[in-house]
Amino acid sequence: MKTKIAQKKKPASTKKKTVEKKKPVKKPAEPSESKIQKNLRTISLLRGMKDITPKDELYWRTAYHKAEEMANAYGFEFMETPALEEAVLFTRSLGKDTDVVDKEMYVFEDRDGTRVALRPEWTAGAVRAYINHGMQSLPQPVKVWNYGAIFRHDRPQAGRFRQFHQFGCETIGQRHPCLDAELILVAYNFLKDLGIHANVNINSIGNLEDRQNYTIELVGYLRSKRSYLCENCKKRINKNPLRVLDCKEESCAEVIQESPQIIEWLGEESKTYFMKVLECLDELGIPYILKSTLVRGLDYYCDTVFEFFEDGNEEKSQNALGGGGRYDMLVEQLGGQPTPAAGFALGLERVISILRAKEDNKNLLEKPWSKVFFAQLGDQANYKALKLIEEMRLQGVIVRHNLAKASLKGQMETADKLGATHTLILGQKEVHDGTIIIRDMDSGNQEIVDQNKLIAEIKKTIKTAKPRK
RNA sequence: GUGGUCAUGGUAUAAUGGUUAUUACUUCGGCUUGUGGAGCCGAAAAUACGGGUUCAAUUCCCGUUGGCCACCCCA
Repeated sequence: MKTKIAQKKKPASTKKKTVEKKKPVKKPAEPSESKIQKNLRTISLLRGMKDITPKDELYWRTAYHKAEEMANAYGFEFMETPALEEAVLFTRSLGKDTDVVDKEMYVFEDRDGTRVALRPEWTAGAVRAYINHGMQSLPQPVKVWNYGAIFRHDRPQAGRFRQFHQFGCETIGQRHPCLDAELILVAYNFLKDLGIHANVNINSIGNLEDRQNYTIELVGYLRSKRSYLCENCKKRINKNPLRVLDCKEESCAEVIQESPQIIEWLGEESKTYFMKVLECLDELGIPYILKSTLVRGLDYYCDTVFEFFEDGNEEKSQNALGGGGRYDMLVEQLGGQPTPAAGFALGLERVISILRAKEDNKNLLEKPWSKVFFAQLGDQANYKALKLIEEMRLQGVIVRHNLAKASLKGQMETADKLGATHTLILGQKEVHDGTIIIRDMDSGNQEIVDQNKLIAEIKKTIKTAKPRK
């Protein structure tokens, strides 16, 4: 505080100002010198980034667990591709004019001058790996799942981050309605298992030719209604007309209602294919909503496209839990043999935010340790405790403890705060006698047992223990 | 990328153009001898950053950064 006054007297010289102008714009202002000297300058989270703290750990672990379980149940194998890839991988697969590539992708030159990008989605990397590792000579289809961080430099908002997590599955190598349905099934069941009832929106956008023909028709139609459209959509007519269909403006909505439907422009093959996909879903009993305006933001999709929403929350923004579709042209586009494929991805942050809002979290995993606390008193007991805790661990009993704390009182408090049902107490006397005290935290009853019988005894109490609080 | 809104200890809050910036929770230590849930005492811990106005700024003004929200886009 006092040093500030001294600093203020310095007027900023004009020379300094010109130097400052050349600096990159986005640098946070440096704190005053006194703070740096006192080591007070804190490093904060980068914009749009989030820590996953122990507080939320259970949600994340549960989600991961379910993802793994579900993917494995349908024969998907885990595959993780790097977070960093050559930038062209994404520009070539997602499409240059898509927002994801155009405005949101983290692209930079690394130290070798290579144009690299942080993955803005999983699919392109999976396809790249499929080609690189010659997976076309594996039994087809190759089914892989992935889970991890995805990066998009968008403006952060509710349910939107720059680093977020996606769980996805890819089925590469074959084209069959059942495969599309299976992907939807995996995602649907993953959500269902977490207690989330999802709505499935589905559509078909046909093959490239169908889409081109349809687009010509659509552009013609939109031009005729141009004056009714919002400013944004007027621009979109030329740049990305399919996206007009997604516009939520009221005036646009009316125009969209009357617009030609893409389904009617599908070729025979695409049409029957789509029908079969729907039949599969009917067969599986998955409810779906045919949504003729669903197009998706990435260029590589063809035929089946779908999105997942939480039931009843479709109108909110940032509400899509995930989506996917077929991408039959992508493998070839990335230099592989012509190979059909399909996949989906779900945004974990959005899934978890629903989970967190839920009252009944019976689906949540539990902490890996028991509700038993180990307290020790005195130097000898301190060392002995270390050993006993380790022995218990080897027998599958994990106890909480704080060996750095000397006072028994303090340790009891900790045990209480951690919600321990039982506390083991080892003092000087017990070390000599080869015994240990088991204290019931609710009743306060204590039992002295032989250390040799401790593990058997504690296993028994854990089984019968009732949760506290 | 556009717009709105906000910024005080780890969390949640109070206050003021002028001494040591309030309170609660949390954390840590203690309230004599080896025992938690109550109480009491104590400690650590904050005005985002930069500039301006002023004798004086945490307070007023501007900028930056960041959070939140909406648009956009999507997961």
